[in-house]
Amino acid sequence: MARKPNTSVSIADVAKVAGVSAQTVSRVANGSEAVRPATKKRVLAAMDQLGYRPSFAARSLRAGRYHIVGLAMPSNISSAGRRIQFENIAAAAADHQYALTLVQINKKELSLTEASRRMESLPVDGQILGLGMEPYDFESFVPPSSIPTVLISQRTHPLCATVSNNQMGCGADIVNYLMNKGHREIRFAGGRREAPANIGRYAGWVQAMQDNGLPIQDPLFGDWTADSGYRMGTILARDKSCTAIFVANDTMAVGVIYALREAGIRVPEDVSVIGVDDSMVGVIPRLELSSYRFNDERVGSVAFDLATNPPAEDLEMPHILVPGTLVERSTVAPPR
Amino acid sequence: MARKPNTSVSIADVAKVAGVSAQTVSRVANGSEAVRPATKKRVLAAMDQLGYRPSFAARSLRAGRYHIVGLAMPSNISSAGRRIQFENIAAAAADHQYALTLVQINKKELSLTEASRRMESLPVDGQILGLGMEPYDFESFVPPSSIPTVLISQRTHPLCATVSNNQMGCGADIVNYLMNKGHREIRFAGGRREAPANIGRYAGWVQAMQDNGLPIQDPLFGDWTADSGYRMGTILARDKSCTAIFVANDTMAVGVIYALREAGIRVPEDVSVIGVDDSMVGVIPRLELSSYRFNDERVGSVAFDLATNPPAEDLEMPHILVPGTLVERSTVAPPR
DNA sequence: TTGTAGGCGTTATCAG
DNA sequence: CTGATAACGCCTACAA
Repeated sequence: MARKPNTSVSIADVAKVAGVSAQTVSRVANGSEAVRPATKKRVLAAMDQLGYRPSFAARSLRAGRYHIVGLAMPSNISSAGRRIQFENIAAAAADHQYALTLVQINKKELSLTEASRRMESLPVDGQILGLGMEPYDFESFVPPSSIPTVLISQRTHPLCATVSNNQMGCGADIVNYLMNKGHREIRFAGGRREAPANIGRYAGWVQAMQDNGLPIQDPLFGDWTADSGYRMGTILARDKSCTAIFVANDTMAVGVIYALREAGIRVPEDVSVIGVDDSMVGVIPRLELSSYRFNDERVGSVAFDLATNPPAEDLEMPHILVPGTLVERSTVAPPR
Repeated sequence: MARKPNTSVSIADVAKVAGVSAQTVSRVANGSEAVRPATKKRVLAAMDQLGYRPSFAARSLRAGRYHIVGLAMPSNISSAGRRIQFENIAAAAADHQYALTLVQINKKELSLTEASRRMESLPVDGQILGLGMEPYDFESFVPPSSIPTVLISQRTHPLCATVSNNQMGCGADIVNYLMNKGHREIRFAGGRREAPANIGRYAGWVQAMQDNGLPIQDPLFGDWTADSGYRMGTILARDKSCTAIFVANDTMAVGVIYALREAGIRVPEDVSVIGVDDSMVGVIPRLELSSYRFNDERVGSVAFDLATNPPAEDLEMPHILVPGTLVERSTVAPPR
């Protein structure tokens, strides 16, 4: 029922009613000092009467800026890690009086180029591309010169700033933590093999185990769900030398713990378990799962800053990995 | 480091390089037929060379429309229900080639008026206000005449279209379902007392129990967490006549089940349990929780439609309650 | 097939 | 303190 596009009242309409020039209305609209109180009052009255609202389009046209950042994300925003990141980017934007425009990427074939193209037609001053699974054109992507571009990625990119949680650091931190507790036989129960988050955490585990001269047993991999954790748990339950298990997320960690307990293995008395994401708080009664919490707030604010305040073009592109923190709870203890 | 606002290349720049008029460039940019191939080629080359991107501001200024809808939500977007709704609104927008601009409302005092005011300064053709806890100015809110406004609310509003999941229907559906299984002693274990979702589900329970002449025992209330569910479960475990429990969300339902089982009460053999939200899939190993799933996709698409395609002003404001569906799993069985 | 004029709503600038 | 003018980038309407 196409109603008329914009019956919007312009500054000129207000000016006419108030009996002043358009410029004066503009001054009032922008809170200029240089308007006589009486005039100001008349203008405000006219605005009110007409229901004046400044045109975003006209203002941006003049200003050349929008005060909006764009965010591209895959359609399944609510998946564990991503939704929090999303929320924190939104918060960072709000803190700076920016709005956030979301572009959902539905296609199976995630492409930075395509996401960026969609963004180019929108009113954004900068863009943040957070396309989880590494897009196939990651290497070859050339950001538009007119929009500062930030990628949420663990990998560096020659032409774009990049930010990410430090997944490798997470893996290493967890190993070191368990080692300091006295563990040596630390197993890795991962998520989806090809997921970047999984790859990073796994790499951190391998690295730290090697650095510390600890024995590296074959890792297991699941699909991030509790059931897959349970399956891995039944296997690990038969591993008699294992004293600690590093599970790549909390959901799977719960599954692992169920399986261990069913096999008569106590947690943490017999085997320690630690997860990642700190996502189970309040979800399972009286489960005090040790975990690793990422600093998504920081990732969000860094991404926002880089998108709105890009580094000089000739400099090296920043690559920022944000560390998280270990949350000690009761599923980890020294080995028997 | 305020770089120059917009070093953006305009249609005129392209025109100069291509040796044509601005109008011709415009034609090419909009895929007009009436351009000689050779000319078109030259223009495209010039565009490419200069990195031309059409100005959103200028286009909207002319068109009087933005192809963007605004969404206001409280900052804790990730809370169970809300994030899914958010996701589905975003999806509906994407389906229609609209972008979605998010405005986060941080304040404790949620106000429709304030949310709307922030929206007025943004490039949106319509707005969806989804401020969970009923805002204090719900009754008195007057939407701006220039922006079609949709509220996500179970209540009707005199001046705005409203959409929501049918919480009361949910409550009634669950009672009827359990009753058809043969249950009469159906208890209600709710969430936060004052939460609209809780109030709706509770009201549906009361209504359906009354309509069917079933005995209404005192309801219990928690805070949506598993631990609060557990506490309610310990109380319900002592209720010998109870044969079925309607828990207002899945997280609490898990807590209830834990408590029952610890008290030696089997689920579903002794007592049936059903939750709401269908949010525990894949989270707890081998838990097959019966639940009620809302149709957030529909809520999202209806909200979007109403925001972009508002009803004529003189008509009654639409109030749409979207029903969900029961998901039968293994925590419900006929009573002993 | 291509070009010219005008205006969308705003604000910077300069004149009064 | 207030007003006139011009320009931001684009597109509709009309003219060539």
